Amino acid sequence: MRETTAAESRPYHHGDLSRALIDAARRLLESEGPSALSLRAVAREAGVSPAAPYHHFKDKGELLEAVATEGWDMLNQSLSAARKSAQSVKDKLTALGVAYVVFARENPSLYRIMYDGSRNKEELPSHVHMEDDSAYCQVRDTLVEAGADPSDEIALELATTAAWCAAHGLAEMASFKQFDTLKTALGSEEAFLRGVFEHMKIFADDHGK
Amino acid sequence: MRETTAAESRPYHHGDLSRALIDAARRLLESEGPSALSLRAVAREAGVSPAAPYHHFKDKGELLEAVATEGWDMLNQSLSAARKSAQSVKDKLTALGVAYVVFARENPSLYRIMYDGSRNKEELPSHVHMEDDSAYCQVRDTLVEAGADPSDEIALELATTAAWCAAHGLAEMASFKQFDTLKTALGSEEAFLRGVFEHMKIFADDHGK
DNA sequence: AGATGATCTTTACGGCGTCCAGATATACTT
DNA sequence: AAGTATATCTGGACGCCGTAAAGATCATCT
Repeated sequence: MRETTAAESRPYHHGDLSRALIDAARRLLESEGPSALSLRAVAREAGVSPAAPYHHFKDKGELLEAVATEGWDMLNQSLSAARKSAQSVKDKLTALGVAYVVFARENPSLYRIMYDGSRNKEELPSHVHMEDDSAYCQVRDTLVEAGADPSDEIALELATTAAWCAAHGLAEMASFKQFDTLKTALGSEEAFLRGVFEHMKIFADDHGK
Repeated sequence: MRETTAAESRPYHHGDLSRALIDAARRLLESEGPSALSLRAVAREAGVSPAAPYHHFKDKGELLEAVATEGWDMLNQSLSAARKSAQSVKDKLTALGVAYVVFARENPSLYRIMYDGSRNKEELPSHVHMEDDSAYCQVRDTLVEAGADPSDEIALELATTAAWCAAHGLAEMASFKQFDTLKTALGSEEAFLRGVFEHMKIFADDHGK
């Protein structure tokens, strides 16, 4: 039980196998897709035996969770950047939504792991919902900036949830080939995304009647 | 090559193994969840050898596709019923959305297979998008009934897509525990769903400013 | 009755997640 | 400096999995 030493962080044989395993997993994820992401393949990619990961992760799920956490961090950064670069206040929310979908489109395998990988399907990862500057909180804050009433907590939560659902739904749909004609008709994928977000008002609209 | 006989539909040994396999798969899906849905387990449940399914389905994916197809049919029926029972024209679209999410909540494993199971992740199943009375077409028709301009094809497609994304996003989120407090604050899960749909207009709203 | 061909079983292969028993190298104790 | 404990990695094993090939079985057609 040595807990007093200074150079605590550097492990023994490999250097930093946890890190290497996560990197190997992300490499495999990009090159071969989620279905090729077996624990054995990750170990192989990292150059260790199939059982080695078990000294750093309880099981495969825990490794995937670590990968997913990095994905959420990346997403938070993407949203943060989009938030800053948005021109008008009014456009900020849509910019956030577009950034969300673009992230999912550019990292489809990682995005899948972020929702699928955590073996606990009954709740979102805590850092999505709770921590400051989490993706969810950024959306909520942006809503307030855009004019939502921060004192009406329920309405604010509903609106944040609505934005989140819209972005997630679109993120999973946008890759389907069926929308290709629509994308070309509108000129670009981003135009398509913005168009969809604009039409989200359909649920509260009377369509000019 | 006997193709002339009348009693064509009834196979040889088992009676109707394809049917039995699909039923066994759906039984397993409900009782054990999607992760327990191995081809061997399905064969076991149906009382045949592990290789028997290969005379009726090319591989595991094709069996899952058959299961998914039944799911889409069920969903189409749910939407159709909701469409008829909606009170006002204005409420029809939201009723459709609620019915969609309720279906996904009541058949979570099946819903997952419907999107995950088909090994072609690049397009939706054809009967979702193309056939008459498919879920997608029902949404589009309802939009027209509610006042959308049917001559502006692009806007109509965008609105339909927006509705579909909203419902799918909410369907995947609604099961998360994080929203429990919101649901109880609003009195019921349906109130929560309607609340979220109402707030979808956020993307085109100035929030009273 | 005999041939045909679809259906099912048996057996087998490689890959998977995971556990366990050793080997090895590092850190702590004295 | 020596010795012990402990964290790390390897090799092998177990029972699953998806799938393929070869043989048995049985309804149908001639």
